[in-house]
Amino acid sequence: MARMDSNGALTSEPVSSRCEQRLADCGIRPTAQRVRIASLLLSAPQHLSAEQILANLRSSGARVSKATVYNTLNLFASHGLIRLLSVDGSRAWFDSNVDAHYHFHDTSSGALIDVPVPEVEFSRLPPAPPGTEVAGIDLVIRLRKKAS
Amino acid sequence: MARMDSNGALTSEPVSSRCEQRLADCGIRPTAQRVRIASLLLSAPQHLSAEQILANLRSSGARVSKATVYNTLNLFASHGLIRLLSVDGSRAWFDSNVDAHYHFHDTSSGALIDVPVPEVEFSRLPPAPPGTEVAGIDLVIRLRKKAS
DNA sequence: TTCCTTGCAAAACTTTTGCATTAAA
DNA sequence: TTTAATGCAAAAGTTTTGCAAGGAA
Repeated sequence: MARMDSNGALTSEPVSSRCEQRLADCGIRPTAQRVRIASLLLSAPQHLSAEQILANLRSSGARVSKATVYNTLNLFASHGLIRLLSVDGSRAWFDSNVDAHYHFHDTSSGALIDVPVPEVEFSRLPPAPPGTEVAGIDLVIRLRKKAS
Repeated sequence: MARMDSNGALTSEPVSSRCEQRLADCGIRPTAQRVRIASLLLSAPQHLSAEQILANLRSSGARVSKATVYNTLNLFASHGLIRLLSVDGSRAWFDSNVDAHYHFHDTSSGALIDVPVPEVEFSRLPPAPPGTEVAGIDLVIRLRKKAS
């Protein structure tokens, strides 16, 4: 089961309609650009930069502007569809996995690797300061090439 | 015991000479600008942005350029005198505390608060991937205003 | 003299914004 | 038709760089 979507790309129906559904569930109007960005990013657990997403969409023939990519990613992040990571200062990374998890960051290659929750256990955490509560825990285990 | 330093500012000798010593220990030539930046940043455990450091130095009468502030902060960081933090994507924060510790990040005020090592205990951590070793652990506990 | 550091301005980069145009309901 | 989304270019903000001038050894 396949058909032409509104941009002329051959798409398998389940993927894009699953994305449209997720957008609709968030009250986000599923425009062509948004569905394409969602289909790309949400197809697997991954970390992409805005520039990577823009390049990928354009190389597959889509007509998208940089502003729309940024607007869309911020929109998705504010609705909890994706997660914005600040792991190095250079740029933002958008994580399609919004379930709780942590990261390895290889400082020599720049690679980001997921660390599932069960692989980390906290036996002690400090209480949140008065008037605040914990909104989330960002754990980045920085890696370097082994010396030995 | 006080004297005029090379920029005409009244400085207590122990502070600047302690900084000069720390720079010398790292093989960093203790120029006037570097000593001023070190004196400001290393006087207490704190988190400052490049712009804050530039503004502070200039308001106290120092002649420093933005480029020198950035060059100096990167130099200090590469020698382990300070630590560069990527906590929100907006800008870099320079932490004068290079001992192992973690952070609270209040997402409403932007405040950054130190969390001492003993307040966090890991009962389980994943092994570093083959060929790599752990260079450090960045833990940021994100805070929001308490709802109740 | 020789090498390193600084200041200034410009460049490089990432991200946001204003506004006219286009698409969606 | 009415509202919202898009594209483009320009703006904004942070950080880096090139190069001439200044300072230390």
